[in-house]
Amino acid sequence: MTQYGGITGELLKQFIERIERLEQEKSNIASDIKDVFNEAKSNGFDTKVMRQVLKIRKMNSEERQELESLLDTYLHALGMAVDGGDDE
Amino acid sequence: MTQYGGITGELLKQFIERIERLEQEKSNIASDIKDVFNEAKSNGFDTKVMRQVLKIRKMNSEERQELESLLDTYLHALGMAVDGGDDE
Amino acid sequence: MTQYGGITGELLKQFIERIERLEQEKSNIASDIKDVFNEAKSNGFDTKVMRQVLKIRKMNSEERQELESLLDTYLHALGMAVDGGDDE
Amino acid sequence: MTQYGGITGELLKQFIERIERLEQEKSNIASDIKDVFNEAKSNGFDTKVMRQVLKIRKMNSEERQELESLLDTYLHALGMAVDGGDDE
DNA sequence: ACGCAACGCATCCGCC
DNA sequence: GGCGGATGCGTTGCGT
Repeated sequence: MTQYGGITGELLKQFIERIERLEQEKSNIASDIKDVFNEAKSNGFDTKVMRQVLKIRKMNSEERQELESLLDTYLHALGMAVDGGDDE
Repeated sequence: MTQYGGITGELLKQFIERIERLEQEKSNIASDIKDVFNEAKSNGFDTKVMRQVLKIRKMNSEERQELESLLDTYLHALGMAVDGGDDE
Repeated sequence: MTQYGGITGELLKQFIERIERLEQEKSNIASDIKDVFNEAKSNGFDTKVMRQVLKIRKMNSEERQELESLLDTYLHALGMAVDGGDDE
Repeated sequence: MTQYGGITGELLKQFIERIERLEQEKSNIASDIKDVFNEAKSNGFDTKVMRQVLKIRKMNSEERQELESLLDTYLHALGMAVDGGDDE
């Protein structure tokens, strides 16, 4: 008889807690970002403009990622795929 | 007058890059969370249930926070009325 | 091909106007809520406390909903899984 | 000693419940709006475009309202305020 | 003027 | 693979 509330429950609990831990970290970082914006504001910068700048830079980087992704597709198609392509 | 393109520009650049770094970290964590869900799914767990469980647990903790905050508000209100307490 | 400016345009117009009407009603109600807060304030109540109370009450009811939903999910899952072993 | 939990508590309760009732209505209307959008979508309309249309119409109406508001200010300043100024 | 909360928008995930 | 629903983000308006 498989014991629900036993190993299975324990495993589920571990998954739940891992996720909660990660979400906590994510939340902390979001808070850090907010702090940086406030610090920038204290230095006279307009956060709205900053967000625009970030958005533009991100779009550029996304375009680059599209290219990289396309390249990746080609490499796969050619049987030349590299693993560990996620550098940094 | 602050020189645009000088110290100010340098400072802005630093803020922008700090934020981008943090956003990258946040994104990585989001990815980790996704991985854990997939891992759980591989172990036969229903992600829908997991999400609901997480939501409920989160709501519980948020409610505690909110209750503490309410208590705090009460205390402040009473603090004003009691004596010449340390209002800010 | 449907004629723009004909029936289609008429239909669209009706949808738009229905939505505008509803948004107007929504706006009116928001205004009513504001009035009630002001009335309460006139009677010496602290709106901040009131907002917190409302929030907590809302969270309670949402949590009930969420728990019911979770139970529902469980029942579905069990309905699918119930063969011989109702251990647990 | 003023009786907390007496008339005051009763009054507060009434305010809270009135607000909750209104918020419920507001929520219902929001739901209705959603329904209309879905209905429009079923008829082949693009909801995103519809939102644009609504925004533009709203902006126009807001400009008109600015004028009306300004007029209202003038009338008040002149001691000529009219009630029921919401025509159309 | 500032922070906070509601709104609308975009993205993503699960379902069909 | 499209669609509807849910979550997170950014913006705006409100209250303080």
